Amino acid sequence: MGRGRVQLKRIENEINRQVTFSKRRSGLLKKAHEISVLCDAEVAVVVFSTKGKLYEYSTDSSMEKILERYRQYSNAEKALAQGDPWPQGSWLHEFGELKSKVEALQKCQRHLMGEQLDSLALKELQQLEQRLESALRHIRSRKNQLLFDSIAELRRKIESS
Amino acid sequence: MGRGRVQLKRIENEINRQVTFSKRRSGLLKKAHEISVLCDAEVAVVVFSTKGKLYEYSTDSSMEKILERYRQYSNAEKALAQGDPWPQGSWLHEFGELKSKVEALQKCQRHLMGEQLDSLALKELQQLEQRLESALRHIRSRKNQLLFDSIAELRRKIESS
DNA sequence: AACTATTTATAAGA
DNA sequence: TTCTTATAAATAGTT
Repeated sequence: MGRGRVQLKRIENEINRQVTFSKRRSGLLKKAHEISVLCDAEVAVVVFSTKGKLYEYSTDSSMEKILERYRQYSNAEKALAQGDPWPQGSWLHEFGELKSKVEALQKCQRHLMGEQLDSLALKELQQLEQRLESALRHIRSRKNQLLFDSIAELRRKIESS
Repeated sequence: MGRGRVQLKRIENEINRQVTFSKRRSGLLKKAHEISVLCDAEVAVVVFSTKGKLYEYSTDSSMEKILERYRQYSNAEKALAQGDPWPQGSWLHEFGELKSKVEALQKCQRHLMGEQLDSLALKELQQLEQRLESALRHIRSRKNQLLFDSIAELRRKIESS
């Protein structure tokens, strides 16, 4: 739908990605509205941008109702057992949990980057090393695949020109 | 998008409506997938047909995660709108920032562990590889030091016995 | 934010 | 339902 074909993979250029996001987002929400009206269906769409901004559409603006229906439908078994996802008065608690989550993640990440190793025991270092070796293998494998892909694509372009 | 223009109102003929529903449903889910991949966004789509049948799409099949994220957002907005007893404007902002921070960290961490590499470009993979190589060097160096230390300590114990 | 050349989606027909 | 095809819509790249 445009001047060039588009491959189904992340758009690398950030500006382009953002522009495309904006265009396609409105397209998606429009289509959601259309099928909802034309076909008398209940539709809910939720989109979070990379940066975490929320966009949504819901038939008759009753997002909560639709999500509730979804929850009942999709896991009727589990739904009952679940407590309130957001106990009213405990924002502070939630906030605190998030903060410690961030800290734990940051610590783990530093280790993965080979920093702050003093606090680790030999055994932990060993595990870390193995994890990184495994990660490197995956990364190199993926890199190779990309390289092969781009070579193949170049070949196609050359042959078709 | 077809042989005739279409008015945005419920299709009265039931057969037509069902056919259109089927076509547009797959179109909608496809577009949801596309924007999700192309623009690196989190997308959830829920559709109930008139008859109550459920169709859905969600980025990485993590519908629950996305809906939970949505609930948190909308709850926060509601609470804020009700003038909840809390440092008003800044709280929502901080909470949102923390949330996206967690997500960013988790994403980065997955990359460091060699997971979900599909969204990375060649250049990014290259950088990642170098980071991990550097991390591995640090870790091995630290490991060696620990090993030498413990050997030295063992020697001391033996000699003093 | 507008403009188009193209690609996609899809309404109608088979 | 599925396929085909003419046409409407969406949108990628450009200005």
